[in-house]
Amino acid sequence: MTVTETETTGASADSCAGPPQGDRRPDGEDRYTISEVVALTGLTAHTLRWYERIGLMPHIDRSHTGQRRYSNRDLDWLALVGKLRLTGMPVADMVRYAELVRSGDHTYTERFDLLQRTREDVLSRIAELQGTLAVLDRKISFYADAGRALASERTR
Amino acid sequence: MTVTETETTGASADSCAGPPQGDRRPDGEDRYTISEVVALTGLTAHTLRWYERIGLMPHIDRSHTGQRRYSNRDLDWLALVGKLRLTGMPVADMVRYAELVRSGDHTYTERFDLLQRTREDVLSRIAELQGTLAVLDRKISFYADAGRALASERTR
DNA sequence: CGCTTGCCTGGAGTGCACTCCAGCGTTCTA
DNA sequence: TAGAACGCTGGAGTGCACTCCAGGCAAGCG
Repeated sequence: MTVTETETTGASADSCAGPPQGDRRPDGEDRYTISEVVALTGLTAHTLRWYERIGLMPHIDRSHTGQRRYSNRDLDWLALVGKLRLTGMPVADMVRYAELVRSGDHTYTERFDLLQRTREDVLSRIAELQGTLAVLDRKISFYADAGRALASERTR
Repeated sequence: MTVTETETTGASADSCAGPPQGDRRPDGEDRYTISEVVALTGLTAHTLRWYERIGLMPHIDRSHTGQRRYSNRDLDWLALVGKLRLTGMPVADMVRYAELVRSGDHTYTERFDLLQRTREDVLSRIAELQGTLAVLDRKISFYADAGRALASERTR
């Protein structure tokens, strides 16, 4: 038994990286040009090619003339990458994760650990941001008070 | 009437950027060397000097031989900068804020707006991170399930 | 057929936020 | 009082994540 396909076919973990994010074609007709992927993801064509060069993407299918044709599965992967990027995860770490996925089943625990660590990072970053929010709120209310004081000053 | 001093003396908005963060000396004896500030803030001496060069710090007091001597107020400012940095605010924007503080009372509304915008940014970044967390949790439970499946496979 | 548009490649360039260096003066400790 | 440790400056270098460039192929259109 293997469960690798469920990871790489987009039928499971990788496919749940967000809402359908519209304008996809059904599987089977999913051969997007690079500019379509630009429109769907918000990344630039440069960045998409660069992701491929550094090993952050699997090898992308090509047309008979050598142009890239992205699949729905590639879009799923890009959606996950986008999410991981939001966490501040370095690109090198995402490449590492991509390598693990490529290497097959025996990397499951390693992937699990990496995700778990990332999860912890996200939690602590959220906590940091909430601390910052508290500071901002204090300063904002300070300025609001100061503004009122100056306003009442002017009307006196 | 002016309220600027309350902003710049550290008696108010700037001073509430966090807990006392220990080992400070009382006001009056607050002439920290750069290495003391390194220990207190976690920044490097290089970074502290660089912050000063780019206008992110007010002019720092000097000893008779030209060495920097930081005050408690400077530490307060650095604490705020640290918090703003956590939000992902670009250094250039923090420099802008520093300039506003230096320019005096008439920049109050501008500072207020800047802080408010930053607050909104922080809120949406928190939301983003929570979305990412949801994705991570789904993937993590996928791997946990897969791990269990593989384990029961081995014992069968 | 020529023209525009889209895509390809390897490699160089950019912007940000530091980070380090050389060369020198000052301060502390044994 | 010698040596280590600390600090100073201007300017160069680093690492990351893109971003752009030059030069060229291929497809679609009037």
